Amino acid sequence: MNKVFNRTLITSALPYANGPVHIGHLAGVYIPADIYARYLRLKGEDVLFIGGSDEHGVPIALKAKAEGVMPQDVVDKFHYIIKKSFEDFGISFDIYSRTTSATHYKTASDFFRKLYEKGEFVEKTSEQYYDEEAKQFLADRYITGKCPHCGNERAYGDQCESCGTSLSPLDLINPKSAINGSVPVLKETKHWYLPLDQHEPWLKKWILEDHKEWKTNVYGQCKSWLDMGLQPRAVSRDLDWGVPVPINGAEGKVLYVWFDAPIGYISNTIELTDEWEKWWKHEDTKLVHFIGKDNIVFHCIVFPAMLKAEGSFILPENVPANEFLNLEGDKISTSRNWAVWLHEYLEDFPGKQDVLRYVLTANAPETKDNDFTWKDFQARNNNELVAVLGNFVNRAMVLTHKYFEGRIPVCGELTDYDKETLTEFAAVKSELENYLRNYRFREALKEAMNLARIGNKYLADTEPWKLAKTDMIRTATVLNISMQITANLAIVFEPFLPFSSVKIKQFINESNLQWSQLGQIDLLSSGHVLNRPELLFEKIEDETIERQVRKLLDTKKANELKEHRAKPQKNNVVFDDFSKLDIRVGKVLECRKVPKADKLLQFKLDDGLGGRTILSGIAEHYNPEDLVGKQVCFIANLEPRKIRGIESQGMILSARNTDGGLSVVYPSKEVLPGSEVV
RNA sequence: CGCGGAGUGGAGCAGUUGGUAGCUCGUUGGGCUCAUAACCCAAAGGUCGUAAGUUCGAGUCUUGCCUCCGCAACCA
Repeated sequence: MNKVFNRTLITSALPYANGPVHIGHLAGVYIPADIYARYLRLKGEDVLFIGGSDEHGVPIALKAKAEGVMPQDVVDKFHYIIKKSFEDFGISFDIYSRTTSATHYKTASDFFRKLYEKGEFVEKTSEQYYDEEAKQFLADRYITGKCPHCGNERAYGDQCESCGTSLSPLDLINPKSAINGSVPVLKETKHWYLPLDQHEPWLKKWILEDHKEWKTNVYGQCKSWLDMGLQPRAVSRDLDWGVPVPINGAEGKVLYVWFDAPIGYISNTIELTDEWEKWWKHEDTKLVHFIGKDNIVFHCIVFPAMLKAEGSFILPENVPANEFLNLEGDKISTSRNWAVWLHEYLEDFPGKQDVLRYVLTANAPETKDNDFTWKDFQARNNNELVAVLGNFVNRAMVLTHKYFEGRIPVCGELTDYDKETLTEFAAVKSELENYLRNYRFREALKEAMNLARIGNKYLADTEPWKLAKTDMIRTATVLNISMQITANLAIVFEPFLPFSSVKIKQFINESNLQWSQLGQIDLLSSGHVLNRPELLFEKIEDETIERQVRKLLDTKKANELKEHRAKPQKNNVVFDDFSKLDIRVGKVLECRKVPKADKLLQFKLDDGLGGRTILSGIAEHYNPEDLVGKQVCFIANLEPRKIRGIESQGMILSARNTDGGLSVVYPSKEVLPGSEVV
């Protein structure tokens, strides 16, 4: 089915406003979206490119609390930092707004109310913890307690950060309110759910049959979810930071952030234009969501289900999700400060936005996770941008100034070789457009660079510096063509390297160039006066790169030290409680990995009592064979428990380092198996 | 047998509907000198993770296995 589209609505994932943006955001979402938007605009198509900050949710509410400020203060700070970073890098949003805007509150409320009135939600009542002092329910991270798995006293209601288990608040032992430390009580609360299971049939057809052209990572993940069967999803939360649920009897409840955020795309469009319905409700609009792989399910299944339930909206035509970008071999992490922040990059590399745009596009994680390294950054700058693109533009400009006083010379009769070059040029153009249409920006950029390569080859083959000694007419033709190629480069690089494109246009003194003119050789008429060129790109020295690598390692180290703080002491216990524990020394007889479990090691211990089996979650920190023969301490009288079908009769003691590493505790002298630890 | 992605010359990647493996960078040799020692040409370098199967013919289809990355599970 070949639909005809008359306009394109491009959205890019809303960054969460609890921190600045880094190269991963740019490479995965915003650069591809921007290239696409710029390309379509250059072609003269009707395009809107929508962005904004996602500003609700528990993590922001808690961050505010930790810093003693209001949630609004937190999002204000990061919204403007993020917004400025995008502006600085030339991400050409038609609007960059936020989910705390008045428009958004109204839009999201209306959206909810419409679904509510249509009966698209299912109501469910469940028991949740309630803080009687603060008079509010405790969602997710507002509740802490002892992790039932690892005993960490400060596990959150949704996850224990110590052992990584995801939890439900009801799992916590001795739950406490994160607001005031009081003991919460269970109380009934009502929530609304979007019954995704009821949407499954049409989703299956729509994705699995009608959108086989989606990227394999996107299609595959959707298929996986659909095959597993969809579950109803709560759309509301007991929280005070967010869009209030707009119906009676829902005091203290807000829209769950996943429901709230994608509506932000709509709100921001409404904020931008009164004609927003044309963009969201007309079948001849092509809706494209640019996102990272963490967002695939929301944009391909959940949000479409919301739109369908509402009834009057169109569905996305494509969701070109990218994988993740790593940094120097490690996962990018905001909390570990393992990132290249955009605002910091610009301080260190002022004016070099396009270099980063180039590197991130050329190395974009389109089909799998990729790695950003500073060495690669340097190599691509020096060997590709400087040597190929910058150099060609400079050669053509300098030669024209040298032989023709900076005026476009007259183009004489074309030789076969000239024609061949121009044919090749046209072929690259159609390849390039094909890639752009199919969201393959990495390949498209490569083709664009090939145009500059064709230029360099043309100069090398025609040798105008030699011709100038004998044949000025031919020289004029060669340089005319070289300058036409330069003008073409200004067009073709506009989506990828907008800042450099503007510079080239300044050099050639011609700003009115459209995509449709790409491939023409009469962009600059003879006699047209050129400006003096500057260098488009400059070499980046080893020293500069080394400084970045050092900076990265330093901040990492500094952060680890800063984060190293001994946890507060637990409450005192009486000796009697301690003596209830039976801690002993045992010798490891056997040790092996538990199949299909990443973290589990299975031990056979000589405990002096005939031996016992214990499982321990330290497989990521030890080779099994290294532990055989070692003496270890273990709790002997812990209630046995089955894990992965194997009964574990006790617990082996390990020290936990701040980096999460585990170190098994040994006795300092060898003792007999079964010796008590007192 | 939990789900998905990926395994192609030193590095990073293309390989569309199956027909004797390409690109960029790097390396080596040569050429040129207009250009930011940049550019151009040539060469070396791959049994396309592995085993089997379908086929006249498979990197490309089927199946088993191995490795890596996410997610899920696992952490007494």
